[in-house]
Amino acid sequence: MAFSIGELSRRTAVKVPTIRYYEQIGLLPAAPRTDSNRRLYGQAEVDRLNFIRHSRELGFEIDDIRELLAMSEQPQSSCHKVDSIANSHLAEIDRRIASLTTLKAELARMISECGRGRVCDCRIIEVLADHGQCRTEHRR
Amino acid sequence: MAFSIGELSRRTAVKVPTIRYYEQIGLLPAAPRTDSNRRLYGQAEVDRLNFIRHSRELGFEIDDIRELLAMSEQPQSSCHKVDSIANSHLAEIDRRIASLTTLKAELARMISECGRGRVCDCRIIEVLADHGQCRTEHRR
DNA sequence: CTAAATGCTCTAGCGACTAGAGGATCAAGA
DNA sequence: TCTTGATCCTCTAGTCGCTAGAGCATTTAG
Repeated sequence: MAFSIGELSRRTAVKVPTIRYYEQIGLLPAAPRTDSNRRLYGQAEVDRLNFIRHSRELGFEIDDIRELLAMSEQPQSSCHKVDSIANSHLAEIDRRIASLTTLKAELARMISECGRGRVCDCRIIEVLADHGQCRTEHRR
Repeated sequence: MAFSIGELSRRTAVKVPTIRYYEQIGLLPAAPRTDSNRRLYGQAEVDRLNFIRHSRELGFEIDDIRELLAMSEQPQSSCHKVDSIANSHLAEIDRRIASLTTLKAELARMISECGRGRVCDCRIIEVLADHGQCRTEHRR
């Protein structure tokens, strides 16, 4: 029935030190212990930890997860807050994708212009150096 | 000619503590000081710091920037390494965009399925909980 | 002359872990 | 029974790239 932290780790694919860390920050309740002070877990912890793991994989922050867990323990309450947490997270991801996409374009352009010659002719170095002071002439 | 750390900060849009931090980790050389121990900078530091700032904006890590800076100081050498740093960074950004895009799709689907009712019927909570153990039935 | 701004050093904090030391305990094979 | 290796425990410190704050000295503007 009850099993060790190593077994919990195997069942959830969450590393042992991470489980202990989650306990320390109160994301998991303090586990009961054996006589020799080892933590004991059951199915409830497997479920909770899977929930946490999947939320982390989706990029939710620990504090969001705290709220999501609290919500999931109040099944009769409105899921408005859940929806709102998920939506702001989605918006944040959109922002990140947009910013990475801009960045990628600039990088790609930079790289495509690199003549693979000497550093003094390299557009990559030049772009990095020049940005924001484009009054100076390029290439001598 | 020579100016203060505050002025350097204004000219590069890099915050004062960040400049001191860059000096501490050796990304900027230790600045000469006035009699009263204040740091003094010139145009060379403006250039170097702008290079650093722009590289950071493009998401390069500090260690990459160290190499890029070292390269830019060897203008006669081949820019092969520069190209290779930039390319692996581009690949990394591609990976991040791909992963965020997958994640966004999953989140969006989850949210669209949320009935805005009670938590016990909420697909968001359900998906977070169920992932990886889909043998269990959905919704009772 | 004074008050605000700027500078200095040093330490500690952020988020979400990860690594390592140093020691206890457990399970399995000889 | 002994031993070996795996697992467990706690504690501290490190990662990255800053950021914040304490407590003090100096500069600058009015």
